[in-house]
Amino acid sequence: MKPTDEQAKESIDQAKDLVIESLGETMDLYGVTRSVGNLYGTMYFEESMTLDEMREKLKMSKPSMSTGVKKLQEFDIVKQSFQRGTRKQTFVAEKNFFSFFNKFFTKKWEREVTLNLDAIKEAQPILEEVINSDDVSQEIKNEAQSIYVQIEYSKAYYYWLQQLVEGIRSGKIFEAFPVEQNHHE
Amino acid sequence: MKPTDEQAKESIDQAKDLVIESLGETMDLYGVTRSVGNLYGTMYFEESMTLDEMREKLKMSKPSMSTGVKKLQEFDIVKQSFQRGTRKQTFVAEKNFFSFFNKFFTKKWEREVTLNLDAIKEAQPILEEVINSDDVSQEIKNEAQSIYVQIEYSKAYYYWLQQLVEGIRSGKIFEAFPVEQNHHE
DNA sequence: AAATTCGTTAAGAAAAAAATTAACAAACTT
DNA sequence: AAGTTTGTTAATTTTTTTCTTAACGAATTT
Repeated sequence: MKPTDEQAKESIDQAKDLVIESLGETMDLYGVTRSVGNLYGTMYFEESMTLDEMREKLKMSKPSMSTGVKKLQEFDIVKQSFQRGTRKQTFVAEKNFFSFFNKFFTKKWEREVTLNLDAIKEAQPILEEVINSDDVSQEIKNEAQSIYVQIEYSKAYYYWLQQLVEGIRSGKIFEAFPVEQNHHE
Repeated sequence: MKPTDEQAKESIDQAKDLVIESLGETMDLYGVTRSVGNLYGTMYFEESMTLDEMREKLKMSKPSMSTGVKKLQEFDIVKQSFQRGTRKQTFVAEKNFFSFFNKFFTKKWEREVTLNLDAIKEAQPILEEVINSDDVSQEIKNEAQSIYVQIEYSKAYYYWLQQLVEGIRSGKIFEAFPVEQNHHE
């Protein structure tokens, strides 16, 4: 290897680190720990990695890598790739950011929808009981009614969000917002 | 006030708390602290609130409310409402979840776009220098080239995300995904 | 079967985040 | 002007989270 190759390698690492760091900061924006974000960023530049390779690259303990990978698997942005020959497990990161967006946000949004619709479904009967009671003053009834209507109205948003999730999953969103291959600033 | 009114009030609070809690958990999903999420949920059911009213409701200190409100203001989902007569500041939460979605996510996504495009813009010249150098082995050059192409390709995603942000801001997204007023399960 | 490798769980330590009390500064009241 | 009220900042404490070391169990190799 040429003597300048070492320098070039360092430059490459430097370039990678810039991107890894911004990916880490991005994931931080969405509530993912910085070190888990950095792990994703690192994997973004590797075909596949074992836990030991991650530990090596990130200078962290193996259990940290194990839990970090697990988190990323929960988001569906890292998969275990079955590789024959070695006993070690290897993991592959989702490298297509459109897929990343799809998996990450639809999962969260779907959780939001069920979570809140369930809460509404539980809260409304309680309010109905107040509204329909004969022993409650009109003022209190009105208050209950007002809250009932407010949360009933909010359901439209959750249904919309569910539609959006489906539109992202199906690819319908790319009809409205096409991906431009050659973008000019 | 009727004797049963007290009971009714408790029921109303119970119903509210169910929704507040799910809103808090939702925001937790997106990296917002639980107590800040609960603050938003609480404000969601109030026309406007002063810091002291928040403190009262959430049984927390005033500085906590102050910083919590500040966080929510950063997300643009709480505004200070100028109310004459009182010296106290009053704050109003965004109650339309479509607006909430708009403000919360477009802000984050826009940050993601600039953050990563900036990193790419900084990383690519470093890689170019390696690629164009005469003193670097072909193998290393190829590696640099491969990374260059990978991050160049990823730009399409960020441009798309920017388009999505604009589509949400302009309301174009509601053409592709209309809001259904009367939704039937 | 004994020994090694690998991943995970458990327990403890370290670090980070969040909340509280105390102190302060600005604006207003008396 | 002296004294309140209000919101924020600073300092400290508390709590939570994250990371590491140690221990374990399963699978594999020798």
